[in-house]
Amino acid sequence: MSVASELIRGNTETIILAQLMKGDGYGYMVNKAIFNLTGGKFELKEATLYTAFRRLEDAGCIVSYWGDETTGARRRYYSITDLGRESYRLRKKEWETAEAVIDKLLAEGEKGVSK
Amino acid sequence: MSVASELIRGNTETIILAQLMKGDGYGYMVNKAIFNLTGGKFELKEATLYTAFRRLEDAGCIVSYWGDETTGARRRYYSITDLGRESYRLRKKEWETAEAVIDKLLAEGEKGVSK
DNA sequence: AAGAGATACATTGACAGGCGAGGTATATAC
DNA sequence: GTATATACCTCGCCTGTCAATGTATCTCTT
Repeated sequence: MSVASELIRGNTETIILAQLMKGDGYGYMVNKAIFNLTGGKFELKEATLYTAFRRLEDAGCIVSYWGDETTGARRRYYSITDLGRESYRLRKKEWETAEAVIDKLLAEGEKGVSK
Repeated sequence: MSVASELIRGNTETIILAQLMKGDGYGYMVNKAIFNLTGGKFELKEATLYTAFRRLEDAGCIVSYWGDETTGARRRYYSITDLGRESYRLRKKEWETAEAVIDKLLAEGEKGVSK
């Protein structure tokens, strides 16, 4: 089953930060990594990807620099900042809280009606 | 920690359906049930609640009828349909898929950089 | 009797994130 | 030469959320 992007909403920035926690990367690469990690079940749309990078940079969570490619298309690399690392930790905790709450609420439907 | 409603987005209808799986209910009551179940960590805003009921009814997932209260404010009761039950099952599965994917992607950030 | 607070429903307009569609440019393979 | 992959970017629409506002009823306190 592929992933409903409705349900990913609000997590895209955290997902990107998680990738950058492992080291610098550029947009296209980050998205391919996500695609591969999920076995093709999910990938960010380009418009979503690049606007998320913009927001993260505006917020000071990441900084960017152009790669020195002598061949092929230019690449804009991103590096996570201390603020970004802190933000990643916080967002991950928030996700875990939300996850537990949703799990609990959706499980209510399994109780059925006793009559 | 309270729940970031950003992260609930896309699950409100499923949460409502889960409540109605247990039996008919009206808006205000459903929301109070959610509030109590989560220990006050989460409740739907009224505008969100009622627009979600509208969407569910338009989609044929629920049907509504006015209660016969002889006292107090009028209540609009909702009843889940077969389509609604089917929809609940599907949405729950979609949630579980999304949950696993997000868990995996966010865990990536724990790998750190090896240098 | 007046006022506050809880119950209960509903609508409007604004906002934010996601995304389809379109664009630019380089390199490789056939 | 043209198709495919890489790599970036922006505009405008869509959808779900929500603050604000409105209606009406009941109960409790003063």
